[in-house]
Amino acid sequence: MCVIKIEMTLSEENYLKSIFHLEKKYVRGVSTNALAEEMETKASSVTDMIKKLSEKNLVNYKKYQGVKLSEKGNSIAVQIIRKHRLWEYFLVEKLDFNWDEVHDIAEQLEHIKSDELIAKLDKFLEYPKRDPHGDPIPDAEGNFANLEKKILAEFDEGDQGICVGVKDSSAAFLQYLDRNKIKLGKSITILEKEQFDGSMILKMNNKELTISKVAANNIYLKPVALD
Amino acid sequence: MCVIKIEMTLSEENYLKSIFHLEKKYVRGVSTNALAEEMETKASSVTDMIKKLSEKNLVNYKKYQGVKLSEKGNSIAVQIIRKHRLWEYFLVEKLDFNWDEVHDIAEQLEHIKSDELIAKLDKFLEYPKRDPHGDPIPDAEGNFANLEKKILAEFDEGDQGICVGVKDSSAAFLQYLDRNKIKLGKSITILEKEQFDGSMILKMNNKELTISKVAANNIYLKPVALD
DNA sequence: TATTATTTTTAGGCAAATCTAAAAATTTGT
DNA sequence: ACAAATTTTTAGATTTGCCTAAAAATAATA
Repeated sequence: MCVIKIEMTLSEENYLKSIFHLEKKYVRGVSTNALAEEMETKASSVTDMIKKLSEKNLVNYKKYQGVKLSEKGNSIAVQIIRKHRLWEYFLVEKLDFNWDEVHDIAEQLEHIKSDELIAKLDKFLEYPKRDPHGDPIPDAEGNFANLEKKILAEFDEGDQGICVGVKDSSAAFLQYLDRNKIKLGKSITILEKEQFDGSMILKMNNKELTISKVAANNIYLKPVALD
Repeated sequence: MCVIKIEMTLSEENYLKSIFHLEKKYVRGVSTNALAEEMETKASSVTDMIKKLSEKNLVNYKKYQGVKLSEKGNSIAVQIIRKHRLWEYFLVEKLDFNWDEVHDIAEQLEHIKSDELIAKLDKFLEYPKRDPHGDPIPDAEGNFANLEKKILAEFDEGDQGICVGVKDSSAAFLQYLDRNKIKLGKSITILEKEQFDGSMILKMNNKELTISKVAANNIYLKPVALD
């Protein structure tokens, strides 16, 4: 357990975070262009930063081969994500923000430097396991709780589940969910699946609701075993 | 009421805040050197920054004459101080920090950009009027509550007051106060004032306590009218 | 008041993070 | 496989905030 603190600039932290997220999609290495798009900057700037992160041993990099996070880089990225999600939870649960309003503010708060602060915030919030969008909040050691969840579109007629998260966190989608009263924790039963366009008729709050395949592809349910 | 938002860098915000505080002491204009010392930087750097702030009309500046905040600069500085003190209150009251531990973290949090965040934080904290050190928290319009307070050393024998603040917020002094159980809100009666060295014997919590003149010069009491 | 001493400003540079333009490496298509 | 297209890197500038060293202005003092 080395607890060597590394001086990180805001920009370096944001790069690590972006690489972390892109690694899910680009398992064999994140390309310069993909990272440039994510960071809304130019490929040449990315190359510069990657070299810097590589010198600090936070990423593994070989020219023209893309980047991967090193173990150290990964654990820093996870801590930033932990901070981001804890702050999101705080903003929604304590300050009464809507779930579509918190991202930009959490984006700033995640860079506040104080381990003590995060430990105390976590305690104050009573160690939440998921952020307001249902994404898991890693613990202080960087472990993500393994939260069972499946995309709503993959459920079959008659299945039942609890809404535990969303895949798309855009304000537009979150507001669509609000209008249809779809919230985390809600129990949902699949009544019908339309072959033609993949839309689904659900039962929720004892009412019927039809949603498109696009929407169903962006909602996570935890399956409920029906015996 | 113009609500023109000005892009401010972290450094610019810190300069405005420092000028605000130094203006209390240097009423006829804050000198370059005084500001350099406060900002822990060099006079030449201060000159550079002052020129920049002056171009933005946030300070009034004439070469070799020191700076004063403009109206706009003042109101920005006050908003930063509002944020700083609200966050300090949050850290102590909600996250259970000690009052000597919060300054550095609040120093970071005060730069988070979101009016909505501060409005909601203020509400969540139930509109506190003072920070943990007894300093007034300006409201959203920038008005400081006029809190009556006098330096403990200026009280006379027989006087009584409520501890409402400290002048020195250093960790060393705050920890000294903790050791002697002196907290905001405590009722204090002056039993004796020693002519020789200015030390005072106080009654607090129904116990007697002797403090030095140095300490008494850094504690604020709100006088209690004794009829 | 003339001469020091101090303060403040200017001039020129540096590091971080970005950019544009051009060169080099890799990938694709026929 | 080899030319064309794409991706990635290099080279050279720019901006922000800071620095040192030296010059200019102001203040202090004999």
